[in-house]
Amino acid sequence: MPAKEVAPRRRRKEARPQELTAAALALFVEKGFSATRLDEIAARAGVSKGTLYLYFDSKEALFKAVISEGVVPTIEAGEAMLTESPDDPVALLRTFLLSWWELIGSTPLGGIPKLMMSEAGNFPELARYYDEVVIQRGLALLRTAVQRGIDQGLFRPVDPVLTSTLLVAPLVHLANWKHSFASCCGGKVDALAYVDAHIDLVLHGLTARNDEQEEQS
Amino acid sequence: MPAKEVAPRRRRKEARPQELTAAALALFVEKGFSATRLDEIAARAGVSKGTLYLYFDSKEALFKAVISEGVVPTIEAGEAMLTESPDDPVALLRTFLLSWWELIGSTPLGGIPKLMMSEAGNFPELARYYDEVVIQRGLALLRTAVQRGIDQGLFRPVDPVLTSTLLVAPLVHLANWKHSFASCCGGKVDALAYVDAHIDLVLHGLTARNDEQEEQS
DNA sequence: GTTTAATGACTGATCAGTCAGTTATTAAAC
DNA sequence: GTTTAATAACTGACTGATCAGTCATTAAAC
Repeated sequence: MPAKEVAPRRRRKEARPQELTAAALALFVEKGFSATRLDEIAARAGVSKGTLYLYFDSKEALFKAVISEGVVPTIEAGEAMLTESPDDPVALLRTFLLSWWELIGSTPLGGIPKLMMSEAGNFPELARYYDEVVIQRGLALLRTAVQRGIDQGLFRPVDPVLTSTLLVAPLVHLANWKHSFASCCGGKVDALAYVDAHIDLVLHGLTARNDEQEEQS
Repeated sequence: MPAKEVAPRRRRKEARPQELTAAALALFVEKGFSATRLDEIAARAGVSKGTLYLYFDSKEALFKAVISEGVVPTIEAGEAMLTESPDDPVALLRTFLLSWWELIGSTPLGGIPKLMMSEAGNFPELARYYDEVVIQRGLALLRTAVQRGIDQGLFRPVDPVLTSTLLVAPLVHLANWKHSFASCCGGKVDALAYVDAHIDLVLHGLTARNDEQEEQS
């Protein structure tokens, strides 16, 4: 037997939690919470299962850490977008949707919607937290942009609440696809072309036209 | 102890499989495949676990039956829509989207997209089948409607492939929501208002306007 | 030499899958 | 119409495998 390559034990207290949650996120998204083995997560993070328990009390605690850790960057990204964004509602919507894809959808974070949706029934408390902190907050951003467009007479008087959901739905759908059917089915989807087509379609759908009757103004 | 209500054993060979798959669908959607216990499925169908094994070889076989059984009505509904549908692309799109929600989204079948998406990674072969038989076929229907609208000059020259996905995405998103966050979060969503708002938005987004430049024609 | 991060063999609980036995149902016998 | 026999749908206690969680031991770091 040639040189037994025994992985040298390394002590890296600081880096472990992040590496473990990253490994857990990938596997939870791919296989689901229940079907993912802790040994597998540990192996992917390059440690043993015992080490995992130095940093997380239980499988469920690890899951919660995966979500809450993944969620903080999401919020911060959203806030950043809002403050430094243009007044023009059209440009604002464009920015929101494109940034969402760039910062979330196309990164490992893009698996969180699928994961959270799959497990909402098993972790209702966590789902409520996620809804409040991520979903409702994100929808509020979009609602603001839509409302602004309506107020300025640029957009038709649509329902901003329903519309904000309609605006994210295709992006979430694409992220979900990427983490489910994409690995086994059909031809490749050009994500950017898809996002562009979506933006194009909804902006045309929202924009008020002069050849249509207006309400009061 | 008052009258011990012992459920009387009944022999109903014909009805069992359907009852078992219905119970399994509900539980798989709610809790996921892996987290659902066979005892639980059997109990919900009013039989014992042993009976389940009279009709299905394994948990996985039951899962496959749930999907393929749920998928056949879907196809048939889609075919029915196509044959008896109007030529007018606008009405055709309306019909497709509304019928999808009515016949699938708002019924127990509406849980299948969530389930299939969650488990695609664990059952790639089944996912491929589902993709071919349901997804691609459904998208083809929508693509036809969009293409027809473009050919007639009613719709802008959008990409029919990308657009067909954009048209279902919000409906699937709503069905997913209904089977995940809806049970624990936020206010009620008026599904019909949402579907109407979607149809309104995309039809405005698709419709060619005279105040826009046209390409060749 | 001391501290503590890291290990992996172990254990107790859970659960898919089995099977010997039970009972509803139908049919034949009288 | 009642008893008996034959059939097969149904049951639930059992088992073997799996896996979350533990802990006595090892070795990296200083």
